Amino acid sequence: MHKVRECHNCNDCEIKSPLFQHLSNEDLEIMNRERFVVRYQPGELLFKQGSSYTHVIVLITGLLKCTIESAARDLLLNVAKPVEVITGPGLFTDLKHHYSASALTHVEACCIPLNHLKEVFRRNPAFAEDVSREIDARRLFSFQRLVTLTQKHVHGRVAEALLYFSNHIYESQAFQLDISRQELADLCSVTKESAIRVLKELKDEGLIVIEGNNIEIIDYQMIEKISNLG
Amino acid sequence: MHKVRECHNCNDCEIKSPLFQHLSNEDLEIMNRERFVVRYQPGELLFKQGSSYTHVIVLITGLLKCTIESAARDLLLNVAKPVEVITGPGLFTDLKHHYSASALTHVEACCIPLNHLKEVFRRNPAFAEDVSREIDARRLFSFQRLVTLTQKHVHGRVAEALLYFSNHIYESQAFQLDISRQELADLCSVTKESAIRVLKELKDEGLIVIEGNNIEIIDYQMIEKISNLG
DNA sequence: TGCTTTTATTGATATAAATCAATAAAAAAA
DNA sequence: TTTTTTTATTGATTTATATCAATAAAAGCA
Repeated sequence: MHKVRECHNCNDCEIKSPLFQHLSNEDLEIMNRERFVVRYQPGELLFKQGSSYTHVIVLITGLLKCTIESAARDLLLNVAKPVEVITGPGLFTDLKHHYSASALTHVEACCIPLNHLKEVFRRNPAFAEDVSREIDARRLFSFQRLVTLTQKHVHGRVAEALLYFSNHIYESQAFQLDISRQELADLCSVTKESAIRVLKELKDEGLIVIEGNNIEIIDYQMIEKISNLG
Repeated sequence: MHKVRECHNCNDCEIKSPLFQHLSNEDLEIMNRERFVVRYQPGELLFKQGSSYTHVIVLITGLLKCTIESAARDLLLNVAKPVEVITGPGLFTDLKHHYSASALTHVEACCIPLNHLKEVFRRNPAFAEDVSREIDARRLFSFQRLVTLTQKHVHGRVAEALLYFSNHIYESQAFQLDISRQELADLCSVTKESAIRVLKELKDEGLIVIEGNNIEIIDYQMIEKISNLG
């Protein structure tokens, strides 16, 4: 069974996000007020696109997926892993979530009321700058997605997705995917059939090995090349 | 000829961006230090993707286009009009520009050194929050682009582009486009031939009137419907 | 355990949009 | 002005990817 973390005080927190690294004890005290931890089962929704943005979530354990939902089909924006502070758009504008987040695995999330985070934002300019840096970096990420999704062909997109999981999520050339084929397809903004076909081709060419959700990148250079050439 | 604005002091500035509305005289004094105005001819580059982010540009006069350049083809991210503070990604991260900006018309740009803007950011929490709001809103904009460009068909994208110009840039159902067909295509991430074909179809169906770069939206409802249904 | 439902895979076909190609119009230069 | 260059337009063709359809495998449930 999953071990429940003891998590009473932000000052003693061993898994503090880099974003909170430079906060004073007093700042952390503010963050700690009304903070709480929630555990989710795989598949469960942490927050839904369109709902009120009341807490900032820090992902402590597990993986979650962030999905922009639209009439036509879902777009899987990114996968988040610990320790990540989930700062979506809406945080400083309309206080609504603009994507949905749901658990891919068992997840522990630390929930900090937005007004406390903003209180620290106002009293600590260095933190304000860190938060801006965070938002800035995420905006940059969506720029990259924009280029990838508008300019690469299915092969390039799927190859890029494999590199994304290998480099950023699982940090290994062999990994067990926590998402379905459909979700992989949503990440690449293609149909699941197309995503599967590309996987099969990469497999047939000996560039990757697949068994169910276990994937190993064999020819990393080639996958990188396919990703880059689109 | 173009009248040159007298622009010596931010305190007296009549065309101040909402972003600077809540600054004290002292804050404005800081912004004003080493601030300068540059005029550009149509087609000229204000800054290039990959170059150093040294100044924040406030667009005072004219229109400019922001383009993400990539190996395959350009993606026209947005068109900016006065009075807009151009806050691209990189501002709080790597201090590089991540898109290129160039003048579509005659342009006057007010250039504020980044370190002065950041100085005010640090001393004035309300301004810091305003800046974050700005970045947040822009991130939201790129979310919308992401959805549009991945999910709408060419008809929907071109229709949306027409609404974009009508609602946000020219604020009229009739307008003279300051961009070429190729640039319109880059905005929609389609080929210019496809963009032209859609324009022709919309024209043939009597939904718009086109003569060269003069466009008038006749059946606004229908264009909106096409934009929404993709 | 077998039964049901969901997810994955593969093939055949359709289609949206790109590419290629040629001409026309407009803008810039001589 | 005429010439040259760039931009716009239209048609014919190709192609990448979606859609449709059918089966297989896996997962959840009785």
